[in-house]
Amino acid sequence: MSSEKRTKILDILQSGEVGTSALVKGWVRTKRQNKNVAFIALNDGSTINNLQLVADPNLIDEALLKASTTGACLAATGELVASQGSGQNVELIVKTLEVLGEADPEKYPLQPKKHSMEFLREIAYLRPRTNTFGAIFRIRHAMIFAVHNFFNQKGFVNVHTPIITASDAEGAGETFKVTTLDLNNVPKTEEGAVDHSQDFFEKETNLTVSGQLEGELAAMALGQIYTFGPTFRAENSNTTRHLAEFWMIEPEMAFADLDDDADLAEEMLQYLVGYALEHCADDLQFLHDREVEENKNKKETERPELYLLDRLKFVVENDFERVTYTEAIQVLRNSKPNKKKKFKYLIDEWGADLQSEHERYLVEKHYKKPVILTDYPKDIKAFYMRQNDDGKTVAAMDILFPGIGEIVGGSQREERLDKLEQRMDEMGVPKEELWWYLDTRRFGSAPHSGFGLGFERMILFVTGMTNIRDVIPFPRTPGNAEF
RNA sequence: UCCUCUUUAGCUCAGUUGGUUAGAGCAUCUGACUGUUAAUCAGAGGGUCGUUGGUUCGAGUCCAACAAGAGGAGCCA
Repeated sequence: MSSEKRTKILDILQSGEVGTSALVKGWVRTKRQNKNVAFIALNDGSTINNLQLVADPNLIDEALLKASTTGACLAATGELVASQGSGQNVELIVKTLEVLGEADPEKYPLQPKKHSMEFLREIAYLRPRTNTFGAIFRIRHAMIFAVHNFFNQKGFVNVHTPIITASDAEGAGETFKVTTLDLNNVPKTEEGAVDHSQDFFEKETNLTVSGQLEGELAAMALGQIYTFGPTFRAENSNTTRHLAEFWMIEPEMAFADLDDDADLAEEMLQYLVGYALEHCADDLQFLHDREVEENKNKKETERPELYLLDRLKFVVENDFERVTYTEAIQVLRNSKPNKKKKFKYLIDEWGADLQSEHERYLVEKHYKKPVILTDYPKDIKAFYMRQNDDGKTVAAMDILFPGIGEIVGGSQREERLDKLEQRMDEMGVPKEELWWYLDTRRFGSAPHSGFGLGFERMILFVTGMTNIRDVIPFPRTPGNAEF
């Protein structure tokens, strides 16, 4: 092998430069061959597009060409030339070929054909090699980068909140326990309870379900902060929008009310989508075309009103609809499906929690755009949300997206100690465990707001995928922790 | 966790009212072809019909349990 440095296929295709020699390395997508010429579509992950290798079977060792099957890894040198064929501008005339890693075609699971998402999920360790997942994971990266970019530009400080926590009082869901105790011989106290004083942290600990409370502490010093980290929920939920391990973005702003909070969330979502449109054009185009193709055989009524790229542009170009819970209840109560009793849960009284079907109706049928729902009844929201003057509602906001539902959940936080303690008492939240949280209301308390964005739900929207297990490399769900 | 559906070749699926040797397309292999684009054409190989039990002269087909997967619901991000 020469000491030449490899060139990424992205750079070759972008520059379009011909007449130079190059070394490329990548994985074979397809090979077509006859007596006089062999074509190998090579992909190295730098772009969704392949580089076409053109090899003369009379010049290149037959065994090497034979081993260049779908999935095999190759290194090839040669000259870049303008393509004679019509599918690409540049191609590589192969001078030397090296098979870095063979892939037995009888056993390699990926074939040059469409595979179902379910099948690819079973071989999650290989699916990044497909066009679809390559595109998804490049977009996922771009979105991670864009999140940091967005907050950095605005002067937010990134805070790493703990992954192992001792507070179990947030009520955000079932937790995974963290322990070094021997589960086959658990030490017990005299009362027969598990003796966590002998555990690693000498107290009961679990994986974080939210970085919000710690994020609030940081905001009370640094002003504007955000977290972006893994989050764990041991809920036995089996849906297309839940994972046991997922990534969450949680900004927190001092001196900000609910309107500021909604402004930030809307600006951020539009920035992220805009960033994808600008920087992931090839990958988005592929996913867009894929969606169009998939819907070709469907009835007109079952097809989406807008396809992926149009949905993304729509979100960037249009303001979100801001509606209070009370207004939404009015809309739902007077809606056709409610009057005709098509809803499984009919909307009758003010105070009812909104079900998926109601959120979908508001977003997909009534407003036909992202909706920011604000000022929910206090009884269906968390203890830390700021109580409104009406005594009935809290300064909460949920952002609902078409096809996904709740993508953002946030609120202005209750900064008044007496109100917060009163609410904790009412809802049975143990004040002793959260003494440090309450201290921020004792020492220099300030109005502040924040929200949580489910990163994978965002990726769902940006890629147009429909199952959250397909936008994270190795999904963790009940009964599944493979790879 | 609840409801509904699915499980037949490597993949995607068909398989009639229960009745000889279970089919197709793609993939794979072999051959043909002077530049292909998921190439094309011809041929070949490939199956414990998810598992266990039952009904029956006879089960891929009917029944039950279990398992895996999908969709919806709840919970939420």
